[in-house]
Amino acid sequence: MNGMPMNIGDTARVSGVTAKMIRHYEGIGLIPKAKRTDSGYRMYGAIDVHTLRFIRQARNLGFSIRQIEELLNLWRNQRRPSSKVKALALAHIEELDARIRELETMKQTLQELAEHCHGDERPECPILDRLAAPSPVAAPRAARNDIAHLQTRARKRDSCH
Amino acid sequence: MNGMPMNIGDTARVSGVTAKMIRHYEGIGLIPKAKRTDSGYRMYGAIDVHTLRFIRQARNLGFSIRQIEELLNLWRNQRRPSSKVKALALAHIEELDARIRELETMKQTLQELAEHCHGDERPECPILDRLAAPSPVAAPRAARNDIAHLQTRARKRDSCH
DNA sequence: CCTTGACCTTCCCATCATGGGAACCTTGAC
DNA sequence: GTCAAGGTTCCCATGATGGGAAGGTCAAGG
Repeated sequence: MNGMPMNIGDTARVSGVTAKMIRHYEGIGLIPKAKRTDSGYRMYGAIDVHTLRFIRQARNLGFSIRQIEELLNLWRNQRRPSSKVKALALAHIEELDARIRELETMKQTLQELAEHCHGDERPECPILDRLAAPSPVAAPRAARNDIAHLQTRARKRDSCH
Repeated sequence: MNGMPMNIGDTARVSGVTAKMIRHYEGIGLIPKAKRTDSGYRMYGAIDVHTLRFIRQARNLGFSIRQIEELLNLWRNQRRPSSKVKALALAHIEELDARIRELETMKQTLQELAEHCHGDERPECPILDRLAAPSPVAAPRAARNDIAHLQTRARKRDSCH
């Protein structure tokens, strides 16, 4: 915890963000371009580590990179109104909730089907019957709120060490 | 609903799977290569439509393409044991559940933070404080069950017409 | 017969966040 | 000097899907 700049590997270790992702975040402009040593190695200090931790924890709460960009701006802005942060959070809770409801519906349907399936050597199966059943056809959805980023989670997680 | 083969556009309309995705499914081998007219147009019959509907409904339940491949094989196999179908379904329910729990955790955390945020013009904000707080660093996770496909949903949905 | 518009074809690129790996350079310890 | 462990850039892959370009086909109407 001294003031000496670290290389990207150490920064990754202490921030919990992989070196790969640190370079990526720099590439997409989420974090400023790192200073370099004479030989081209990236150098990071305590502030950078702090920012990366912030990013990691926001990701862990399911925020997208775009949302994190806004959160970072608010974080760095001393004159931010906390209402803006809260609005972002509440909007994200809504997204999470929509996604949860969607998954719950799938789970519910599948559970009902599975309950009625004998699960033995016989071929009869209400699950397959349901999948094969005719059903109303998809209508083109125009406006749909994009929450694609809620997918990419379910990979890494924090843990003590 | 006669026996005449349809082109890909009509097939898309009656099956609820976009022409784009039908070609894609053919490309990755999920469905057999369609017969063609002399001029190269793909032709589809009732069986193909049935298969595509099956795929669409399995996708709507959150199954991945790989899982659907297995479901299709079981569906087509007259001597399948329903136990295999049920096992697939139960495994998928587990995945859904894991994902739901993960999202619930995020939502819960965010809700608690949001409750303590005044949400006014003042800059103080427990949400940002939490994101900026030091925390245990991610340890490299070796074995993690891949359920990445549970992400890509939340796009289209069926609806009556 | 020719035009027009609505279809079809293939091919490439983008999404979102992340990982893998190649080819090559740097650093520090022995 | 050598060697291992780092760093660098660049390209490719994931999963399911959409967008769009460039070009061929078809059916209806003039």
